[in-house]
Amino acid sequence: MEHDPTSWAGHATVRLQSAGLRRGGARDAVISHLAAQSCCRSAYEIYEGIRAAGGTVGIASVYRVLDTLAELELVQRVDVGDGVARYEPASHGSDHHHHLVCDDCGRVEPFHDPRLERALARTAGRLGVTMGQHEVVLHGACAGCR
Amino acid sequence: MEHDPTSWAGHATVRLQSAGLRRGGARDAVISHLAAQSCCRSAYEIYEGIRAAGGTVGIASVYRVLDTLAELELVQRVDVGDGVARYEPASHGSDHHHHLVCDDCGRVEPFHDPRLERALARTAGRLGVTMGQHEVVLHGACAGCR
DNA sequence: ATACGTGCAAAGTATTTGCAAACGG
DNA sequence: CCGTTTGCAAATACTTTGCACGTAT
Repeated sequence: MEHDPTSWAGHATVRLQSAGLRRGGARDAVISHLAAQSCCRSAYEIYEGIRAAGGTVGIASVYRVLDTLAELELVQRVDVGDGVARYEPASHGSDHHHHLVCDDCGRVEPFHDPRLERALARTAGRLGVTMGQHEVVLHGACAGCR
Repeated sequence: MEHDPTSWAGHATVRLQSAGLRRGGARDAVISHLAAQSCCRSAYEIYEGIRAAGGTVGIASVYRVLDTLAELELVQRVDVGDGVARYEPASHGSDHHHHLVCDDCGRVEPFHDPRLERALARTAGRLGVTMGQHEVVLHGACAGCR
């Protein structure tokens, strides 16, 4: 999967390489861990996830890798308002989504809405900016808390 | 203006009172400072702004007031991705807006788009949630950096 | 071989909390 | 009066940085 450029992990690996960066254990571990998640994760969750799977990483390296990936727009940083930064693979295919946050329990759920996406693209056009990274966070009560 | 319920500051003051909370110097100062801003401000900016105007507040009180205001949805917390939480009066009238962030210089510019707002409302409807607080952040290069 | 990547520990920021004094209703 | 609010200082949470060593190219 690391060499399949249609997967996000493969795409990211190739992109990093072509940016003149070297590979390393922490980087590979973070990429493959993120690739396996269904939604955004905090640096600490990634760190713990990798350790739980038997890997060895330092939390500092997780932050450094995320920073590098964010600079190349390979990950999207997500802020849901609780002071913890989360990250997820930047859309590379059809799994682009946004977030619904429950104000009671703090649960974060992803949602996908092509119509909203088109509306955002039109908004960017009206503002005269190229549509780049973007983030929509809706707050409300989740199914469990209602 | 504190007693004009059509202004945000007046609305907030009344709302706090009806929630059984008392007034205090820090609270009034934060509210009137926020009411005078055109876009979101960090806790520290609010703290400095009040001090610069001759007021006396502790940064802790600024955080506590913002927390209280956020709980009553009187302010909207804005996260633009730089690790600093910003706050602005929650829409109470037609000044509702979202944010465009320049990835080069970090400048945050507000924008208003009724069509995007309607699209968000329709999205919330499709998801089966009531449209509450929400936030849209678009990243790109601002006029100065392009 | 040589610079980049990594892990650990220490340092930085942003934000929260404990507490005694000031204050509102 | 009594409980809330406040300011200060100390504590915490999250993230970044310094440094010596490992490792990819």
